[in-house]
Amino acid sequence: MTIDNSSDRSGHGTQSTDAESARAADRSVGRPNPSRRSEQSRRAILTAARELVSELGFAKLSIEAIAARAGVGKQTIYRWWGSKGEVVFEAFLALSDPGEGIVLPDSGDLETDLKYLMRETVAEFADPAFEGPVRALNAEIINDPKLARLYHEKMAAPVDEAKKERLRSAQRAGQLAPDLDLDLALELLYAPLYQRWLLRSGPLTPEYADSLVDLTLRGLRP
Amino acid sequence: MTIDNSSDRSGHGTQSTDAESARAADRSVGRPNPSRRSEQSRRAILTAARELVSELGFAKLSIEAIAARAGVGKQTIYRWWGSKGEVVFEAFLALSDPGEGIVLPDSGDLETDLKYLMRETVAEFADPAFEGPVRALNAEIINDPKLARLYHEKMAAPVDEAKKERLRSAQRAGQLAPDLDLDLALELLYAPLYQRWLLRSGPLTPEYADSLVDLTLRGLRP
Amino acid sequence: MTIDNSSDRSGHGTQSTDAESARAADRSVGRPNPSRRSEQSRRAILTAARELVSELGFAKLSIEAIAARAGVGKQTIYRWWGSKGEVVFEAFLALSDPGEGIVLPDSGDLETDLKYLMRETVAEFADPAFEGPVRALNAEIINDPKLARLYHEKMAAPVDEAKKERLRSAQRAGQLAPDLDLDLALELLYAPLYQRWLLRSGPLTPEYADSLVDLTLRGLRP
Amino acid sequence: MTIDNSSDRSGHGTQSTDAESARAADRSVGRPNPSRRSEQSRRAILTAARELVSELGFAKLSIEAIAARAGVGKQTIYRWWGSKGEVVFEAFLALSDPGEGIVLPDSGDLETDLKYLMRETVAEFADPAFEGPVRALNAEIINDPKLARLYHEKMAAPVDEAKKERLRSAQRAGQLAPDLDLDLALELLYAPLYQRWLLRSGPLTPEYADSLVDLTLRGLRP
DNA sequence: ATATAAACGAGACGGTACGTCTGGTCTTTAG
DNA sequence: CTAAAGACCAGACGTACCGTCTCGTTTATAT
Repeated sequence: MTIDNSSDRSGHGTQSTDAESARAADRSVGRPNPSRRSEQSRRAILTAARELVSELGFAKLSIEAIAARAGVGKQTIYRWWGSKGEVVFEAFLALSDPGEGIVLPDSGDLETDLKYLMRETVAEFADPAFEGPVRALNAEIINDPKLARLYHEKMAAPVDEAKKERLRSAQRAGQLAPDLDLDLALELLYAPLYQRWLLRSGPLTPEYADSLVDLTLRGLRP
Repeated sequence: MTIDNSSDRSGHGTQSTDAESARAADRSVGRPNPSRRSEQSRRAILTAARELVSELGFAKLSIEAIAARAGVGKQTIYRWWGSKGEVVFEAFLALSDPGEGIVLPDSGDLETDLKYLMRETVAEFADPAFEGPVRALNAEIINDPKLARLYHEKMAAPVDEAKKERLRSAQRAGQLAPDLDLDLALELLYAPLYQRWLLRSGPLTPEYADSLVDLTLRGLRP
Repeated sequence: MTIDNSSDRSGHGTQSTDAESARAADRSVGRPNPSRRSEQSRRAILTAARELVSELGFAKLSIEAIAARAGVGKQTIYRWWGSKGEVVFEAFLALSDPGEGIVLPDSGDLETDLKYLMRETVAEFADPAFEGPVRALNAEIINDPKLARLYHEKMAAPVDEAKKERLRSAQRAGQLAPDLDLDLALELLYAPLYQRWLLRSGPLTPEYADSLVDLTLRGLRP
Repeated sequence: MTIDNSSDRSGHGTQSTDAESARAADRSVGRPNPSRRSEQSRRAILTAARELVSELGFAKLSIEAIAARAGVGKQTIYRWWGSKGEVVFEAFLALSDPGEGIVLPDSGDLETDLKYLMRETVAEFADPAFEGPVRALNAEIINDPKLARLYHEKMAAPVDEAKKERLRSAQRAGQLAPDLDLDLALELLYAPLYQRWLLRSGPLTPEYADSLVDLTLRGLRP
């Protein structure tokens, strides 16, 4: 429910204003009235959540600690969010909000661009500031289908769409089979990389990224 | 430490007998003497752990519940295992112990065999009895490098080796490039499948398995 | 601290109001705020303690059992009391609260009245319902100076004062030496009796009580 | 039972030899054979018990700690003693064993001698090395009639007998009533003192001891 | 001298309770 | 009527000991 509120806030998939949806929620009994919600507390909670998940990791993070750091009563968190996961997710979401559209480099040569992208991803995975929160989020996703859906809709989808746009451009340039399933193609490229990092199933080097692109493109070309 | 004991039990990497290693451990101070360990309690604990992780999930599983279900004092768990994770991991390990070698079907046609294997994997992922524990284990692996290493060594390695053996056979039959990196090939085949299941990033159907094999093999052939 | 609260409640030795002292305690850090205390829980705990100490005896009584019987979290006990002894003591205190003043019989003849009182005490000591808790309390007092002080202040003092009042009356009637140390006189009379019972150093009969009074009064008369 | 063994050892109240009683015990099934008992272990246990009760107090003393300190298996303690209390009591007993008879000073003047004795007792009570163990023992006696009996028989009786002997001497000298109940007289003298110390019911000074003697003797003289 | 049976040290076992900690709910007070 | 503060019920945590029960290993008769 809370996360629905947050989605209203970002305005995806609905034309209703904040004020309207607040009034709508008001009609359903037993729920707090969002129009009365303290924006200051909300921001303090999300900031505290972000900081703490970096300092302690997701597992050792407690609602109690978030409330204390944010200078907020525990009930204020429980009132608006359903779980630790939801709070942290919304905190990440606010942080990673890309503003508007993502555009990937397009040099005209797909192989060059992909190798660049994949090497960049490898570098990103090696960043310790990225490591903790993203691992935490993924661990939660594994056990929480609701969170998984949210993640794919709000965080993964925009990035994936940008990547697919680049692939479509390659299709138009005759560098990819015209009937290629782009979702599948993306998975072929990224899943091995992601899995190596997430499950630590092997070393993650720029050379590995290159091999992956080479081998995959052999299957994807017309 | 306990898990090392269990590896002694399965005889990996050492020629020493149980009796010998028991006496050796005896010399190191402050550690319980494995030779006195109750095999009955050990089994009851692992069974209880396996059952409970299925019923409750890893997060809601408590040492206290394992002890109660196993009819065992809590101290008996703390004596031999260092954490909830270790107990559950060993429980899985005992469960999935393949006895001896794993041999995969070899019809002579790689594509046929791979599609069969991948469809079987898809079916396995749909089994609710498999779902809970494996998700739990993977969630732990994400945040625990030690556990990740153990998982790859004890559980994944034997299976992967069997799969690579099948790929080697295909190489000999001229169905795969002779200089192919088999680890990479395995990742190309399995990572997309595994990721769809683990992170719920898309539907998992037999047809999907087929497409995956088709597309991948295009890149792997000589 | 709790027991200090209870003293506030009974109004001994302080003119400050409950509200005042609550606010004062509020200022000292790390301590629970007594004004928020649940009176219902407090009563349930004391009742459970009283029942259980009768059923099991003090030694076999556990905080855990009190909490369970009272339908209360263990922390609620640890928050307000420092030990099993304090809880049980306050339970006794609430029970034995004499409301107002104690008045002892005054027939005009000290010897008669004392023999009556001492025989009554002997009878009380023989009551099994009295035995258990009072032995438990005394055993604790032996090892806990704080509890000893509390006992003398809250439980013994009022009774002793009533007894001394009777002795003063006898002094006025010329039946006791006018310069007699009344505390000492009380000890002479009661300590032998109490010791026989508490340490089981001899049989406790009405005749013994009489002899005690006879012999003691020989020393106390003018 | 164990304590009976120890009484056999000291030869109180029985004519049977050690060898005889050993053989007698042998006949009864399920009991350990005292003739095989390790004197070295027994001594180590009693010494450890004595040390630990001083260091930790009786309440915090554990059988496990005694066994560890004595370098002895726990079962060896449980084999020969029935409870922590019995072990500690026997440890005290061995310590306080007066060898043979106790003789108190006899100057010819009872008042002088009593005041000296009582002042000495007051001083003894103030000794911290005496305090801990004796409080512990008394606390146990309160709740354990068997231990109480043992205490009076083995530890208190010899001392009391010596005191009564001094009182008899005073009777012969015409300083006490000839028909005086000596047990009662002792209680009159000592119970108030003991109670002040044990239950901390008042300050314990040499002057208090004097007043006690003065007042009591007024009642005991012919 | 040797067998044999008991006591021994060691310590694992099923348990109970400890005192602490956190989670999510309920209550009180202030604004 | 929201929000902060925090007490509340609940129950898991990891530890300490309980008293019982094997294990091998002395040790001390009783052959």
